[in-house]
Amino acid sequence: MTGCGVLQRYLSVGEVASRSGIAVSAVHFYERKGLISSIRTDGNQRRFHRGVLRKLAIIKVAQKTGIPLSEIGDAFDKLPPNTVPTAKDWAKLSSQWRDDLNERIEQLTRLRDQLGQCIGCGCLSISDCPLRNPADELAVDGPGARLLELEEH
Amino acid sequence: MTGCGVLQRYLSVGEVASRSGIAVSAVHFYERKGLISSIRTDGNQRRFHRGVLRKLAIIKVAQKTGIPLSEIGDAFDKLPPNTVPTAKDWAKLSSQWRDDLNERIEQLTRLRDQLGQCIGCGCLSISDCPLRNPADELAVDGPGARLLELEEH
DNA sequence: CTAAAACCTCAACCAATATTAAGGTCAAGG
DNA sequence: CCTTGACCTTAATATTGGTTGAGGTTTTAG
Repeated sequence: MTGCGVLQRYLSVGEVASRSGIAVSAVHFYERKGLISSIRTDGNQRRFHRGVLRKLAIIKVAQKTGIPLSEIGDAFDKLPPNTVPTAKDWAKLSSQWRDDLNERIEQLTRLRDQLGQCIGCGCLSISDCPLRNPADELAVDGPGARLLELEEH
Repeated sequence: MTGCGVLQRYLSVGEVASRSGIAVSAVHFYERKGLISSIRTDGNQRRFHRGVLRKLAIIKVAQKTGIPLSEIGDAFDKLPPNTVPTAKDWAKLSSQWRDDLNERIEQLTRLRDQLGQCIGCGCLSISDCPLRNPADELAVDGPGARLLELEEH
């Protein structure tokens, strides 16, 4: 076991990894990406403030919602520097991400409903199949709406 | 415009691309991955049966639900070979994928609800925060449940 | 004091999903 | 006929999110 200075105020990378359930290599990776930071001992080993655990927890949650690391990093960058994110900071992040999540859920739900309507009806080859122009975002990229083309002969 | 043989029975890669809204490079890519197939002209150019459009439409839909190409390929492999997927084939695929989609929607919904409960409550640092053991699947990988560790000092 | 465990850096690699470029061929219209 | 656009192949590049390995240093336990 690695002792970590007075009163366990700082954590080694191994401790961070085991407490967060995130691999050491991933912790290094997140640091390289600027999501977390550390100070160094005289021997050049990383020491993390305990607040890093909260950030890692937030990263995990955000990733589950499908948010890329770059966006998580952007959000962290807008937080007051050098401090543990507060409950208030968390509130801001989480409510933003909850909205993103909601949107994605709605998209997937629409898609699922359209799938449901199409199952067994053979409408994939019929001109008014909802899947011919699903979700949103297939959108405008040519003259006229972009449709999925499904007709036979 | 490239004429495509008698009665437009076959499509060139460019036609497939513009009708499906998928880049030529992606069509090539899908063919390399075995998701679609083509025959060749004397001059070694690809000619696609129109049924390829249906497959491409299915690929697009499946990708939206988050299904990787490899799985889409597996599903196609179980279809009767050398034919256009029928309505019945489609029914099978889509109902399977709808189930997957449902599961993912449920997971995301649980996560969203947990996020909602946590916003502004500061519970990220309180021991019974639902985010301390969210979704599912953080599951068993050590002795005792794996928790996100969020406590301060 | 010493040996093992933990740490360090840097570079290479993985997988998925493509896109882009280089260098060359084919086909259709004027 | 000849130019031009569409096509061909192969290889390199890109992005995201990491892991693995080599080669070397530090820390800690006994």
